Amino acid sequence: MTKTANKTRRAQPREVRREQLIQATIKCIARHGLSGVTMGRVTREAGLSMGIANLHFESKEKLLLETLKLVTEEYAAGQTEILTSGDYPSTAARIEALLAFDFNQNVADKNKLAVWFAFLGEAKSRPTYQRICSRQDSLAEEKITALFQLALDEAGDKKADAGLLAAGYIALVDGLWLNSLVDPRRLPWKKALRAARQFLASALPQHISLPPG
Amino acid sequence: MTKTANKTRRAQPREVRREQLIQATIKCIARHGLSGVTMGRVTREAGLSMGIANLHFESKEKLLLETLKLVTEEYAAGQTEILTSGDYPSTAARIEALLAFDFNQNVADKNKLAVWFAFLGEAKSRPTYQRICSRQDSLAEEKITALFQLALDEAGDKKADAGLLAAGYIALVDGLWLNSLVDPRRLPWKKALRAARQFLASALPQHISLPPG
DNA sequence: CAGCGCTGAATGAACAGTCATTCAGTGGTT
DNA sequence: AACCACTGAATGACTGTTCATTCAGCGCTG
Repeated sequence: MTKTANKTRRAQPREVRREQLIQATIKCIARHGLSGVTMGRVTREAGLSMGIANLHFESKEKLLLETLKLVTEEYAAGQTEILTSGDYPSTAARIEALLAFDFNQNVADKNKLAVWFAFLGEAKSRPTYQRICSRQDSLAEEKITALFQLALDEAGDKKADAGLLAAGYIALVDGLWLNSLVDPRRLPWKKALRAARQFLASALPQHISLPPG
Repeated sequence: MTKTANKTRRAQPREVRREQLIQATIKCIARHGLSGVTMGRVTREAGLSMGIANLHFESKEKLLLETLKLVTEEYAAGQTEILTSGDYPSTAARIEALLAFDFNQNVADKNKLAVWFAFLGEAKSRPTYQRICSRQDSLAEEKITALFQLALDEAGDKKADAGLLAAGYIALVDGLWLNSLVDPRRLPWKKALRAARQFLASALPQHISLPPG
């Protein structure tokens, strides 16, 4: 009969709780680093009790894996959309869309990038992380290679190698994200985008031009 | 074999022990990830007793910081040598040297890269790591910008921006290292080098040519 | 044999995971 | 509509474990 008023405890469907906990995990990783994530911090961030994370995910490890998976798949889905959609009028437009996507603040959200790089830092020694990170990357690389090959063909460029260009673009985006994340003052977001654009402009001058727009 | 085996434990000067422990730490980070590093593992790897790491470094945190510092400074020293030495006959030769340096297996040793990225993954939430990683990077970026500016001037290129080119090159190298480390099968070392060369060849065609050599 | 570099068992703090208990919500009964 | 019985989601004190750090003593070495 006592009023437990201020904290109404309400049952929620499994999926709602899981989502809540994953979002809290993303914030915790961004704020404290992967090694600073504890079950206590995650559940406090979510405004729930200690035990609940183990109720909905079996263990801390599984919660972390689900978090990585969510971030990875979200990115891959958006990228695949651009690379396979039939809606682009030209190769140039598709490449522009890819660039805009990679430097869209909603996609490349600071917290999610922090999650991504936190896991990559540990990936070398954790095959499970490695697998999740690599899985869709291979597929993406193939598609980007095909896209750049098309552009090179259209331009009549017989010297440049599309595979190297794709590997370079992917690595460049990773590197720009990373540098921008670690020290945003040295590499502001806008400068990162312009650096990527200049890369594409010098490799594919007939498709991408220097001044944005 | 004596009682404590053929590895006779002998008193060593402070610097020798510190170096030994840092090398062991590098191996442990590469093998187990930053979160998998324990004092027990480090000292076992070094063939010494548990307490010794706290004797020569005050704490685990300080041992890790010294390790990061060593790796960072080693790289910065080599790079600075190339960027400031008077020994290069041409701008092109200096750029070639920079490229060769960045993809020299001894410099970009797998274990040291693993250390570098392990710390970067945590850097966003640890100002101390961030400072160490960024410190010399700013200086390097300035020097690389100057080098590329010189090359652009020599080529009469008035469109490309040397600052963006430098930021791009630095990010590209980071990204290629990272991708190659996480999944060497998808991005073998040689392919990474060729991707970097193609980047420079397309931005500075008069200085760097496509076929290696 | 004195002093110093080193050892490793001991200590306590932090943490993941468990589980007995609580209670909001639901459906059945009158 | 009011009451009650029941369910299982949610809680948080508790447990066992892992790990950094300490320190009393050991054995080289000069």
